[in-house]
Amino acid sequence: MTVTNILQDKIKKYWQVDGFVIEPAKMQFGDLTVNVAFILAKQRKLPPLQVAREIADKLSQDKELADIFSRIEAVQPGYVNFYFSDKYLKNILADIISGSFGLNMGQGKKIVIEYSSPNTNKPLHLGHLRNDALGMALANILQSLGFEVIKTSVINDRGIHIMQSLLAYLKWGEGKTPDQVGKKGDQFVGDFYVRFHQEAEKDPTLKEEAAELLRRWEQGDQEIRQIWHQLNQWVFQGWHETYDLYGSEFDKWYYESELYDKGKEIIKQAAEKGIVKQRSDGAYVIDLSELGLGSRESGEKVLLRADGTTVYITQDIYLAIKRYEDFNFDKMIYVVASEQEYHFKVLFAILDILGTGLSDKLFHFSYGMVNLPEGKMKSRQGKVVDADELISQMIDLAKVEIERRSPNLPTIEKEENAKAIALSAIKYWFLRANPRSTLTFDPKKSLDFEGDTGPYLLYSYVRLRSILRKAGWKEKVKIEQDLPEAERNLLRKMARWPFVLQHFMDGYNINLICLFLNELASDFNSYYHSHPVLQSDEEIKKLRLQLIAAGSSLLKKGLKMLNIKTVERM
RNA sequence: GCCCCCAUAGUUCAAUGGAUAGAACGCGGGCCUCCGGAGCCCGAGAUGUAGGUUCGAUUCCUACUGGGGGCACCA
Repeated sequence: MTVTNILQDKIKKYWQVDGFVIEPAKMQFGDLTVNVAFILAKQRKLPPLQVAREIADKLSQDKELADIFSRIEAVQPGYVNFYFSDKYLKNILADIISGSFGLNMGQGKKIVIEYSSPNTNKPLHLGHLRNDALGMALANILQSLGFEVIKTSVINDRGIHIMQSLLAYLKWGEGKTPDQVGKKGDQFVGDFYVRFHQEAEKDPTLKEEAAELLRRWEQGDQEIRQIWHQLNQWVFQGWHETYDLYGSEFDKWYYESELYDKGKEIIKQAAEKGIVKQRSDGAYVIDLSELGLGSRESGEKVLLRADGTTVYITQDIYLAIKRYEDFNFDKMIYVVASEQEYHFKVLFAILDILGTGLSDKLFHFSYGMVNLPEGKMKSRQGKVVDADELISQMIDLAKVEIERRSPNLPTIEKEENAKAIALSAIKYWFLRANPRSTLTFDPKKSLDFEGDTGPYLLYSYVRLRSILRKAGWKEKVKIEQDLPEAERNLLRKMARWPFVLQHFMDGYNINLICLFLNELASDFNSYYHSHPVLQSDEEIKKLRLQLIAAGSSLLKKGLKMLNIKTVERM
């Protein structure tokens, strides 16, 4: 039973009211605040402040609440504010240190996430880094809330663009392998994709040749399938290196080459029920005109072409149903860029009309594009920020800083730290932003090691750990003494953690977790700047060390949720 | 033409219909005989425009302006 639940029940019981919100207050107004007086005031036609006073008085007399709150007061214009008691704060201190302080709301519930979902004709780019940062953070956060999380990815390994890189390899690859030319497999294949488009500008017949290859691939032509398979293996290998470095993990891969033909039965069965109709030319279509989602002319969406082949959405309909059979999930989150919002609207609507009952369980986690200062990325022209290149540039930058700031670290630790610092910068930069907004990525300016950044959080953690190390701190002890103001305020801040997680769940607001962690780090940085720990008297030192331990524990836990690795020294 | 998203300091980003709109970078000024200066402290600086709903609007609604995305028998 969380504090919110207890409070909610009391208020509902005493005043038979609903629709009020309990939320963290600004620090100067207490720890929690409730707006119930505004609601009751309207019903009773009384001034809100008068009602708030009545509520505060009544709740102040409640014995159970007296343990949790030291003060409950009504203030203008009609809020009821709650201040946590020292007893409550000291209680949660032990939980924070042991890592058990948080929110457990997902038990017995299963969430499937789809993210990353790359194309096998090219390496991962900047967009994937945003996608993967969001996908992995969602997965880790939900997992820590008690959900069972399954991470999936759908690999786009077929289609005309795949055949284009394959054709370029046949023509100009000279039968070489990535190892022979010393390239990562995905980079190797990606270069042929760029080459195809360069050559196709000069020679338009290449497009027809690629189309012919696709026909042969679909007919199961052995030779083509074999080369295609080889190219895919190289690409997968390259990706895995990047994924390992970036920290992306997957439980299950789906391959479009195994799915693209599926879903025909579903459509035909729907046609028998009259939900889908067959046009005079033989194509199967669904009428979406009432929802305004169909094509511009007919208001219909094609699900099977006249020749009986499937379209992209047919595969997605099939996959949604298949994945539900595979996992029986409570929720399925698609982490896919905002350019596909329309697609998912249509997909969910169709699943609804088909009567699958799935649409309520499906959620499109949409995020904005990542642009360059000079405009949009264009992979055909090779005008992308390559993920590998960006990561390695960031690691080099981090190395320079490490050499400058801490030249005496062992070499191995320098290497590891450079990785951790660089990756924290990239991930945090994506995660702290509103996912919906388009980000402009300026390689020179956007990623910084100072201020509200990943490295700042790592640094803050390192300093907390350093104090504990020097103090020889080992374990949590019970705090008997009263809390001085500065210490109480730190605990009050940490006490907000479950509400941050609660608020995260409102709309998977990852950036709120970033915001909280930054505030937490910042609070600690100012705190020990003015409150020496190691030099203080035994009693107060004991308390301060407990707080430092709690802060480092919470910071580490939060960073882990964001899929950001901490280091012990830097 | 139609639909969706975004618009907050010079810049990159916060803010749950409420209380004094928060940070960071940059700018100006301080702080290393004191647990780590990737830090701390102080200062200047913002809700695109016009209406509406509300006791109260950055937040909701309408129009406009500017930016992004989409409207395939492509994926």
